[in-house]
Order: sequence, then structure tokens, then C-alpha cells
Amino acid sequence: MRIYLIFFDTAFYNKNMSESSRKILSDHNVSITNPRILVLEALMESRNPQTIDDLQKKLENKVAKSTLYRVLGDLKKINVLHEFTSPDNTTVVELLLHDAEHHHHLFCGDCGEIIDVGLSDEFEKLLSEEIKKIERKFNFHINDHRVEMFGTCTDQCSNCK
Amino acid sequence: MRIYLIFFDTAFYNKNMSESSRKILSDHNVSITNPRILVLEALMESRNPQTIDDLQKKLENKVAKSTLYRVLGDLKKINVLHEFTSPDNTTVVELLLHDAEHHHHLFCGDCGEIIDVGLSDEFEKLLSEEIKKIERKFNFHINDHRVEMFGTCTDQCSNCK
DNA sequence: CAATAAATGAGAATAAGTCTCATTTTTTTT
DNA sequence: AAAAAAAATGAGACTTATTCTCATTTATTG
Repeated sequence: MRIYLIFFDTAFYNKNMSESSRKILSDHNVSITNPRILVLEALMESRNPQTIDDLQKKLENKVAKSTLYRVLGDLKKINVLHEFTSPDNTTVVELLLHDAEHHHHLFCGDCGEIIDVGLSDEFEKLLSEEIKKIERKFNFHINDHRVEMFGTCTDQCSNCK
Repeated sequence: MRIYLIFFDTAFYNKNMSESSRKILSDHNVSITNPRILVLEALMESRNPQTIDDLQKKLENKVAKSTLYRVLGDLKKINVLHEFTSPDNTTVVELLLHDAEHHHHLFCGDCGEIIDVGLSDEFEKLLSEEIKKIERKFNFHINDHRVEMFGTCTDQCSNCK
């Protein structure tokens, strides 16, 4: 089952990114424009979170800086993009596709790589319980959470060796 | 035991913040200057993380902007300050005192308040085990982690009501 | 207390992100 | 399918957070 999902996912990415991009936009009633397709394609090119700078490089000058930021804002608004900040204070961005599983982040302090990681169901269950306790204790309504892990890749990650 | 710690902590903060500040600096072989003491005092004034803007207001114009950033950098270097970014992309900063317990953060999306929260020992133990698994799986050395929780305070937090 | 080293203040410089507005592209209407 | 209306884009000006520079002041050392 898990293998099936991953397989599907990869196929989804590679077969026709332009098609997928159009579908994402039309599914959310967002008008289909070239810059939006280009940005979505650039986002799909890598599975892990990437910096705005990474995106700009991939897009060369095919999309103006102001448009890039605007498109990213649009994608956030329709909930297909997740933006957060890495420990060295860089904004990073990742696509949230329909089949994206709930996950957390592992940061390498050496090369800056950010890796998506899933944690066990047992852990997630206990975490949900902890969160319920926190909601009661602080009278909060909590709608999202994330575990961030900080370390160094011991020479294995793609940027390092 | 927990009550005792909190009690000690409060006393530590209030009795003589200037003294404590000097001690922090001398303990880390950092020269004792007025701006550093003022910044440390401002940091001690609130228990939860605060923005750079909060600090600047507390300091009025007693410390130049460039100096404030430099002092914060110094404090990070000696590991008594933790800097991170809130979901709305604001830099926040909190003092890590010797007796600060390991904790996580709860963010209110309405008023921006950030609250330190501790989670149960049982949870932390399971999280450590998960982290060991991740270290093996990704060949990483992980030295820190944090759980971030996002929500809204239901009219209870200090900024809101 | 003098000499040396380090830190500070003021403001210039940089960089990330936002805003403006004339032009172009997309969507809607007919 | 063309015209009209609405929305999005590009280019660059603007803003804001942070860093840098350097002359002056403050701390530390001998």
C-alpha cells in the first residue's frame, strides 16, 4: 500500500507536470496563466522544501520577481503551498499535493538541506493526545503542529559529499 | 519539585536582574558593558519569547539598533539566547537560562502570542526514540528538536481579550 | 593609571519582500 | 469568434529588517 502510493506519486510528478499544474489551478478556481504553471513546475521538480532562491534559479528570468512572490502567495491561499523558515532564517517553500502525507522536517546545519520525514503512527497518536492536553491547559484551539529536528548529515546528503 | 523550580526561577528573575546579567556575562567570559546588561534585563522582563520590536520598545533609545543586533548575536554565540521565527515570519528571541527546562512553542495565529509549553516525560521519551530511528535512517546526527503547535487562543491569552 | 583591546552609536549599505501602475493575458459576454 | 471586462504580469520603485563601516567611547590589562 505504501509502495503503491509512492509509485503513484512519482508517476504523477513526472508524466506531465504542466498538466498537473493546470489541474491544480483549475481545481481551485484560479486562472491558468503561464507564470503560475512555470512556478508549479519548478516546485514539482524537487521533492523536498526549497528556498525562493532555488526557485528563482530554476525559473531563470522567465517569471518576474514580483510575480514569483505573488504566485507563491496565491498558492498559499489555496492551500497547496506550505511556507516556513529554516534555522538560518531562510524562507522555504514546499508543495502540498493531495497525496502528501503528514510529515515533519529534518534540517542539516552544515549544508542547509531540509528533508521531509514521517514519524511512526504510534508517535503521532501520542502527540495528538499531548496536544489535546495543551488545548485544555491553555484554552487554545490547535489546528496544526510540526516536529523540527536539527542536526548534521554525516556526509550522506546530496549537497554535502 | 516542579513548584520549587518555578519559585526559584521567579526569584532569580526579580531579585536583581542587573546582578544576574553581569553573572551571565562574566560566566561566559564576555566583557560587561551597559548595553549588554540592558538587553539582558529587557530579555528577562518577560518569560515568553518576544520580538525584536518588543525589545526595542523596552529599551527605548538606550541602546542603538546596531548594538542591539550585535548584543543578540553575542548572546547567541555563548548559547544563552535562542532565536527563531514565528509563523508570520517575525524573528523572536528568548533567554535560555541554566534552569530553563526543555520546552516547545505554541503560537496563536490571532494575536501572535508565543507560549512556552512543556510536554510529558512519556512523550519526550518516545520522541527521543523516534529521533534515534531518524538518525539511523538518514545517517544524521541530530542534536536538537522542537515541537511547534499552531492555533488560536480562545480569548484567554494576555494580548487578546 | 596608561596602553591596548573591545564595544558602541550613527547612519550608510544590503537584501528580502511588497507595492504601483501601465501593459498584457485570460476570462466572460455576446 | 470578437469585444468587453476582469485579472494577472513585468519592471522597477519602495519598504523594512538586518548587517556593515568607521570614528569615538568604554572596558580590560599590565
